[in-house]
Amino acid sequence: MDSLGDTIRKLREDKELPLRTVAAFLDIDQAILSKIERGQRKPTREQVVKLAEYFKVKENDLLVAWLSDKLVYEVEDEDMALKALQLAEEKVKYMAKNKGK
Amino acid sequence: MDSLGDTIRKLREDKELPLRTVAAFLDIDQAILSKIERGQRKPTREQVVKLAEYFKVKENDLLVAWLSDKLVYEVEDEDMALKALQLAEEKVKYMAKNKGK
DNA sequence: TATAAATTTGACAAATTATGTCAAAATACA
DNA sequence: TGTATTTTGACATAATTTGTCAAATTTATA
Repeated sequence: MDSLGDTIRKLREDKELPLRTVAAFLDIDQAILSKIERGQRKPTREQVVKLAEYFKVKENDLLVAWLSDKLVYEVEDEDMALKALQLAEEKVKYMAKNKGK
Repeated sequence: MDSLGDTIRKLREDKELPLRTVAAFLDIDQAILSKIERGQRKPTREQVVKLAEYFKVKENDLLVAWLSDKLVYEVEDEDMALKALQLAEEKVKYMAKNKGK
């Protein structure tokens, strides 16, 4: 089960690119990209979009991984994590069904 | 499908208490409690715990509602909301299974 | 080994978001 | 009406996020 950071690192290493290069494209210091890849920092939505473009992967796949990482971060060290996620799921489904109302 | 705000408002109105009173117990301005009840502000974890104590309801029930509200807030206006929630769920389950490793 | 490239670390700064106060406006109702 | 309650919005403060920078560490290779 890869985190988004793992995925990004693999994409970068497959192309044998240094942090410096990809970080320059994202317009951030390489230190941040290093931390992102190792899960010490969360990328912004914009950075994820840019990464998808850069590595030519589906934007949505990366965004789903990014969002789910944020959710996990939000519930971690809460023992009711699962219940909260499931309830949130119900709420989202409910809202989708009654969208706009 | 009640939000946490709805629940709190009902609890307060059942006891016919003004915002002022409950807000004083929480040690915040009544304006904030008003916004919390109507979903314009998110309460802090500590406030939720205090509310559970104040209204004599299960702390965990309120916390699950609070956490799930935060999750919904996090994914709202993302069309991959459901997918992200489901993936997050898998990750949490995976982490629980391999906890500590 | 040595030295150059790449990565990681941690202290700090800047920007953003969260949380709160306050007073005035709006609403409910005796 | 007048009084209590609630809501609104401008603003201040606190906390968190996002970033830079330089030094330390690790990795690769001449």
